[in-house]
Amino acid sequence: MSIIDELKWRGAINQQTDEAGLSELVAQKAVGLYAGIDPTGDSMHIGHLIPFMILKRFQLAGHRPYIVIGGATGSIGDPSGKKSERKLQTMDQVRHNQDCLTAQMEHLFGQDGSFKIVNNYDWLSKLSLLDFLRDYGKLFNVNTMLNKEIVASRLEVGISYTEFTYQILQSIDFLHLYQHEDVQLQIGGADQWGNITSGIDLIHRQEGADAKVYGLTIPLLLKADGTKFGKSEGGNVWLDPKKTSPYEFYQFWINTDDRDVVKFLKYFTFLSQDEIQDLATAVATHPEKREAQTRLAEEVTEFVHGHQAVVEAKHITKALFSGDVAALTASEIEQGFKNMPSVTVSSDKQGLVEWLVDTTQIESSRRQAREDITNGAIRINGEKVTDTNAEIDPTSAFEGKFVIVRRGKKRYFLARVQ
RNA sequence: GGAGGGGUAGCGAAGUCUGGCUAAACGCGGCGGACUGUAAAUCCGCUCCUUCGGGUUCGGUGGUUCGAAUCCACUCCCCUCCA
Repeated sequence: MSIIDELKWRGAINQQTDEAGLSELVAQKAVGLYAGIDPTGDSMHIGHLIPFMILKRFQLAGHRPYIVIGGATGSIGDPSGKKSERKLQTMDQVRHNQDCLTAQMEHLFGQDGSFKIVNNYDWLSKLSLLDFLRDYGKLFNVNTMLNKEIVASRLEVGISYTEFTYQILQSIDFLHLYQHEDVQLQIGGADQWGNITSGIDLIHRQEGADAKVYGLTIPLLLKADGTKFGKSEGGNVWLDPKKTSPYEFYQFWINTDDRDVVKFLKYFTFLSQDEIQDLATAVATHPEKREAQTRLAEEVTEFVHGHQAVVEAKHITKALFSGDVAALTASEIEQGFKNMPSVTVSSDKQGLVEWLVDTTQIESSRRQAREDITNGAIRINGEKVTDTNAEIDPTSAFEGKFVIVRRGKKRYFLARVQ
């Protein structure tokens, strides 16, 4: 089965510039291919991961993937997918972000050296304005540029010359990689189609119409409920463990809707067709076991954060959802509660109601606190407390360092004892 | 400047004519609980504060009254129409 057929099976192909030509090419040689990312932030989130997972699949099939960090393009701003003009980032921000992204890419893909990570600042920054206009500008027809969907959709609200030029810069990337690295395929999200075809046109003008270059886009990933993929309650799901802890990351995948889980397995894991088929059957026959979600969470968390992170995430999950938090270690508490509300408290004993309202502000009023306690909604360090006159001793567990408060079924708070 | 309409709890919206039975209907949202698969749907409870005696609320201020979201005066803000 060819890599293209595999991508089709995974539902990962939206458009291709020349399906037959590309299929033939990948059958013949180790093809150079790339996908880019602009340093608009200091970490990727899981949405960014999609094209790079596909590069990885090409790599596993024996091809030669390149990742382009857009140190230059990121300083200009890609109008794709944007309804209005964006503020320019400072160059300091761009540099900081590109360094962070490069490190993250190396961590994820760079270990075996078969992935090349390059930065378009290295070649685009050397272009003078006159060279740019004479060597490249002449090859772009403004009418064609205006007809690109991204630009056309912006004509009403307006688009700056800077953002308008973006497609030229990205085209130069493709040309550069074609000339210097024998890269013949660019991959991107569905919104990159215009930029990709723009690059192909440039190569054809510069190198001749018989230059074998191709483009492939990935469908916009939507969840079954119609909402955008990749958001959790806390916002984006980041790959940076400082922004989204491995536990939270694991939880994101565990909570995948039944209707989405097979699709996500195809997109985000390297499991075989047979394995995914078995998991699909499992979802259909006994969905309550959530075998597919568990496997998905394990696979993706392991890929991004490593095996030890999976072990810890599962341990934290078990403790938090069984309510048996007493078994957690200090570092697991730090991780599991990273994005949960936390407060610092003194070690003084206090009436529970006052502690919940005044000291920790977990409850908004005494009335509410009493109601929750009476309803059995409050657990301190895993122990249900139903007596509104109870006292709390913050030093009674976890070596006197933490108090774990749970309100309701799954809302946790962490109090750090000073 | 003239003529109307409106400002009620997190939001929406009743209540105002016919003052007390109104801490204020109802819906949404939020929070608990049951059920469950850490799902969806559904059902139940709570949703101003409280030392549980009560206290403070209906744009603001003042007044009438035993009693005002409701009546009166002044005032601030918003919307529509006419200049």
